[in-house]
Amino acid sequence: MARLFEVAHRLEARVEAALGAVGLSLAKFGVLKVLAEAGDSLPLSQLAERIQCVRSNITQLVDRLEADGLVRRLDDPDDRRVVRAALTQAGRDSFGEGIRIVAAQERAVTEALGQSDAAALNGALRQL
Amino acid sequence: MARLFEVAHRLEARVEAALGAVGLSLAKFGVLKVLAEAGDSLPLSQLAERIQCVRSNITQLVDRLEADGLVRRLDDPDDRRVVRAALTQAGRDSFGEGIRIVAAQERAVTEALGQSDAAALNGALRQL
DNA sequence: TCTGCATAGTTTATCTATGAACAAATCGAC
DNA sequence: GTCGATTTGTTCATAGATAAACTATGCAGA
Repeated sequence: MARLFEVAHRLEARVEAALGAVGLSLAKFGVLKVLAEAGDSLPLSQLAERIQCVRSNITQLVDRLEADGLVRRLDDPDDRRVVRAALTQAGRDSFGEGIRIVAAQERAVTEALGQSDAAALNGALRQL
Repeated sequence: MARLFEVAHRLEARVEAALGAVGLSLAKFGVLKVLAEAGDSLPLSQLAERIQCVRSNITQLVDRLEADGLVRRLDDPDDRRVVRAALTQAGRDSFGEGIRIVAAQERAVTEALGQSDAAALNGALRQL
């Protein structure tokens, strides 16, 4: 388990560093990804649910993304409690760059592992 | 890779929650473990090195551990720049409880995996 | 309709982690 | 022996995450 944690942390740090080149972090990239895949604005609660974190985290993350100009907050016309997050054009562009970077890292890892180990890893992780 | 991160985070959260029962966190347990295994007090720099984090993180971690009464700071007689961290008796006791908890979590994971998957996981992780 | 409860988002406090800037102490080259 | 570079720990600012307390809004039942 120690090894699992250590490897995960090291890979996360690597992806984080790679994303840093375009001003993104893993957390920010995660939000952009959810919004891009939804293809539409989403209530902050749904963002929290899909990212699997508490709402107060999303508040701050969206604060920073809004400051970066990658996302903006919209009022929900149907429920005045709700705040929706929407990608800006800069956000869509940034996500495009991010996904290339992450894909490259993914390839590097799969390559380092070799097919059989990659499959084994995947299978084992599925049990957990 | 997404799966690896997700599983690692979930397991970490589980261990963290289990350790919470005795007032520990993974970070605090990590410090206690290094000190216990060293069998002696250690300079904060060495703590940082073994835990693989920056020194300012150790400063704060040791602040909190000292507040918890698990660790205390000692002056180094040979180098007045150095601050050493030493386990208190409460710290040794707490580490003992922690290690039982972590071992139980470890067993639960290995059991959930089965021998072959556990070995496969270990082998794959070793490549990374 | 009003009342009480649930939901949405924010604020605040805390923890973990990083990096930059800093003070004090040590060490090496001259 | 002194000066400059290095090392050690701390402080501060920031990012990311959680949990608790709070506000505003919506909704369901008496």
